[in-house]
Amino acid sequence: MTVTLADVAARAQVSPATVSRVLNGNYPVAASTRERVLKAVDELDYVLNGPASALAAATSDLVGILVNDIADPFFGIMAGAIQSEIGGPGGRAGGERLAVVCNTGGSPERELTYLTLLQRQRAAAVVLTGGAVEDAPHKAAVAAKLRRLGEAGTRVVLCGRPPAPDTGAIALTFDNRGGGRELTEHLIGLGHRRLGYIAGPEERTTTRHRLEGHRAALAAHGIAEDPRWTVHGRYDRRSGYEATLELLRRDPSLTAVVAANDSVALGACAALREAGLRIPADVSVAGFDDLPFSIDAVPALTTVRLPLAEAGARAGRIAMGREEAPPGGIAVVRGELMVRGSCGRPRG
Amino acid sequence: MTVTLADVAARAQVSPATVSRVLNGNYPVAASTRERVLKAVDELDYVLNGPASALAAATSDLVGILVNDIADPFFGIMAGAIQSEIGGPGGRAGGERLAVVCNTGGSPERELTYLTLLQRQRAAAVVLTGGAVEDAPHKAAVAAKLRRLGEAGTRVVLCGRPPAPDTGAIALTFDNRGGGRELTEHLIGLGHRRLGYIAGPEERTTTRHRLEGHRAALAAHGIAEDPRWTVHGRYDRRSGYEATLELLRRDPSLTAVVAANDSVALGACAALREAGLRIPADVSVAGFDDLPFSIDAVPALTTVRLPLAEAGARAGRIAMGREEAPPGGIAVVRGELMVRGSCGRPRG
DNA sequence: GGCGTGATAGCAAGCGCTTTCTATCTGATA
DNA sequence: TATCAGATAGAAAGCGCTTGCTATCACGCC
Repeated sequence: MTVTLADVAARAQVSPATVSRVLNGNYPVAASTRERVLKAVDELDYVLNGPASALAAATSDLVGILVNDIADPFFGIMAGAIQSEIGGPGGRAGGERLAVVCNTGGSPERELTYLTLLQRQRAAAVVLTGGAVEDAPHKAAVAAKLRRLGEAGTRVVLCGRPPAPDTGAIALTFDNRGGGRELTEHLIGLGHRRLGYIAGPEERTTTRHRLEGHRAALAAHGIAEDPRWTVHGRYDRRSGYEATLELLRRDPSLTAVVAANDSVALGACAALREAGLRIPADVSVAGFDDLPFSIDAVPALTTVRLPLAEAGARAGRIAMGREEAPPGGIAVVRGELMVRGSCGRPRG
Repeated sequence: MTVTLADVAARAQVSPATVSRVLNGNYPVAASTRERVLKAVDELDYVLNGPASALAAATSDLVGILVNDIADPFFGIMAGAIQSEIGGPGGRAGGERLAVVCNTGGSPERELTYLTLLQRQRAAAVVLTGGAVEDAPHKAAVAAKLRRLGEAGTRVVLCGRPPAPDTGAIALTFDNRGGGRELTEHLIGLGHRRLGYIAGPEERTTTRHRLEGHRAALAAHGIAEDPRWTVHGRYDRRSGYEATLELLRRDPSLTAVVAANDSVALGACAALREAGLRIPADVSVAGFDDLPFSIDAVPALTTVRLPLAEAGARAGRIAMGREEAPPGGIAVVRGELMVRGSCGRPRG
């Protein structure tokens, strides 16, 4: 069968305890002994039994990263940054940790199940990324779960998600509201007064905050809102395409379209182009996030850059206890308006 | 402390064995007893101890997915598809499994370390995605690892990676060579004779195969190759941008640029545009993969579509033992040429 | 010269669960 | 009514590792 600690011990002529100590390096072992053990490990090609080790030591080297959509670079970039700081193999962290990313697909149930699974594995830390679902019961369930995880010694960090009060979780929150406001103010500054808005899925914090920012900007400039100007959709290109068609149908006189994120904005561009409208001469388009491809749109997308990699890295360090938590356990990460070619003065 | 099986047993007035059986559902338990147990579980908010369970049962519900770059949608899409089939929470699979994706960053050492970590966790299955590094010692080391994993009962599936002979691993390989050839033949068919090629990193199977396909097409049409026409880079946009500048410097008379993938192609478009060249009037550009954003490039990218989601889903099912392995343990997944606006007849 | 001391190594008791084997009980059969 | 099969439940032996405590040994000191 598989090689066990005892086999190694026998081969090295020491006790299992000694082998364990050599492997963990947390107890003095004579150099000569250590060498003998290491040699035996090597010869037998021994690999520690993770579950057994975790059981005995009551700790695990698993770190979970929850994302809404792993195929979306928004999450991929954050997850990559988090993982690189978690150490994982090759990271600068001493203890090797298995950083694993779990794809919830945006489903509350999956999120909860993954949390349970991670709790079951006695994960060392958990990082939840991206917006949360706002359904009250679900919110409460997640909060309860996070609290339990924290109590069990799992470090919980939220990255790009609003704080979860009374759970002990550290939060690095994106200023979606501020970013949304700044973006729309930019458009208003250019002279736009009839702005369509393609929002993300309802009942999501990110969706709501960006939309609130947009509306705050409108209100601040005395622009009355027309309910026809807002359409909800998913966070993908296709949704942007369809929503734009819908907006155009509802009010062909719109001079700008603000999208929930860059992918949606790309879809919007495609729809506008097909409708024979020029960007930005006829209609301006704005995105959000500044994902890598946004600069390659033609014209390049005006958007709000979110420092995804930086925030992820920081979240990773906090999860590893290598960086202090922000005061109050909450930090707001601001976006930066990237003015590019897709927005211009309105026609006429 | 934390609630254990024994606590639940005490509360439900049954033996620990019975609780275990209720939880695993693999042994008859009277309905009334089961209910009592479930009630106790609920009341105590009990969560199984994963490591202990894995140790005792000598199995784990962990499935590892290795990717080269989690921030790249190429991998994100595959990983998402794999994960959705693995079941994870909400999947159609019965037993809940924790599908975890591990980001190797393309580093051979990390790949190896992650494999060891997964071996340590006694993973139920491992899926390796994307191209492999061709360095001989590393290749051998990975092969040895895969063999051991297989011997230990871990199912090993390669998705979008060449077969690993004598390891027992199932391989779903992308026909990068064929795709590369088809793409270049399309360009040749349009009349191009001076084609620049932006290859991926050296020593990678994907890079080599795509390049080989390209060269095969040239050779088949009697086009002599100029070494100046090939530049190596990374698989990202920036690399495409820089490589294109380099190509232009080396030979301004090129009429087409074939890129290692879509991101690189986007970078190439940006560089060409900045150089005042029109696409495709002055220079045609082709990508590879057909990632979602490719259709939004202007003009839309001519590229080779790889069925990433389908392949990933299949790999996931095979890893779960829910689909039979292809005959011989190897299946070739073909790409499909997507002809769009970025390629046209050469000028003049 | 007996002994405190520091440095190593081993013993053995779990960690919390699974599972084999055995015990018990019920109802049906002869 | 004695017996037996079938259905449940429990006892207990690990799974492979970690770690508190004890044992040993070599010195050097009073």
